[in-house]
Amino acid sequence: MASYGWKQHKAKPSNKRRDTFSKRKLGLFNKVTELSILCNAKTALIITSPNKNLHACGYPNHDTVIKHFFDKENPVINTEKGKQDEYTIETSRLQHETIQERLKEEKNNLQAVKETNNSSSCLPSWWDHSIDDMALESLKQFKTSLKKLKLNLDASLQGKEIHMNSCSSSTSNII
Amino acid sequence: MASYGWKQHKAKPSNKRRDTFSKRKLGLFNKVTELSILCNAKTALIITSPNKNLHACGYPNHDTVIKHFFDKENPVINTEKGKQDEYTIETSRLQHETIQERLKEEKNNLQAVKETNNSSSCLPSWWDHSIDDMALESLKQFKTSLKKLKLNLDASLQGKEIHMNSCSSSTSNII
DNA sequence: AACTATTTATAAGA
DNA sequence: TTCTTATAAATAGTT
Repeated sequence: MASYGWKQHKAKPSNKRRDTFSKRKLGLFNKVTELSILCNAKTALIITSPNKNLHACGYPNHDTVIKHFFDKENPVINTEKGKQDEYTIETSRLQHETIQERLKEEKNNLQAVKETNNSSSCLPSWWDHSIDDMALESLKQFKTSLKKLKLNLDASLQGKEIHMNSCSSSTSNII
Repeated sequence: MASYGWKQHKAKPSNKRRDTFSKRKLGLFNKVTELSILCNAKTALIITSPNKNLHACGYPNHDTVIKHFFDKENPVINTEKGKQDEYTIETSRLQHETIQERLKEEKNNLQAVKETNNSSSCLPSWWDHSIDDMALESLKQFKTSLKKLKLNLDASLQGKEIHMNSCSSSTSNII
């Protein structure tokens, strides 16, 4: 009972390839979802891992997209579900665009203030600069924290043999 | 004939979203292929663009992977084609690892030479340094140029309505 | 799992 | 469309 092989001594073979697989799979799932939201595209990604497990994700719904791939006369948009999905995607995309625009505005403000300070070297007004920096930074942090929240939620679903990143999930908001 | 609308004046509405779609689709296809080769995984990615066109890529073969998704009792590896694919993937992965290792060696050499030069400040031997830099740089450029070749080949296939990035294609070598 | 150094992807502009 | 470049994001290596 005490010498049945390496499995009793190393539970994890510390497989670099397996780590890479997990990290990249998560990254791909996120990128695929982003493409859907940003560009209003339907996507499905299937991955069979080295140990023969199946992983799938799709937006708005991987099954619908895969079936459509085999039945090209029946576009996803024509179903009732398809129309709901359209709406959900559009909403997410608008949210994203709104935040992008605010970020851009903040950057422009910051730039303008800096240039003003440079040209009229009287009244350095370091506090203006500082406040604008903070506004931009806090907005970025807001964006980053939302992204991390999404990543964490995605990660918590990884345990399932087949991971489905469907439209209705709260993990589907990029930002 | 001269005033049928904007289409005659602007052939391209300069759609930012469409540009983003193309760029990201290409990026995703490459990342999916990389995951397959690096981690010995089977993949399939389906994308329906906003204008309802189908795009698909997979490694070693998107159709096989998708069918396997529906018929989980018939793993791709058990077919003759599956075994060929196994071999192709393993070969690509080994090629990649070989080049990665050479790059690492070159970096270590360069680092060692730099440290030696720092500790014994006599005999600066700037030419040694220079030669090692060049070796590392040329290796990196080799890698980069191979990657660009792949990207170019992929891009030249984009015109097809359904883009299939299959195993037998010469565009499937990452590096 | 979290962190950082580095590489890679990509948005914007030409 | 392709190329360039500045910036943002992904990830390999490490703890």
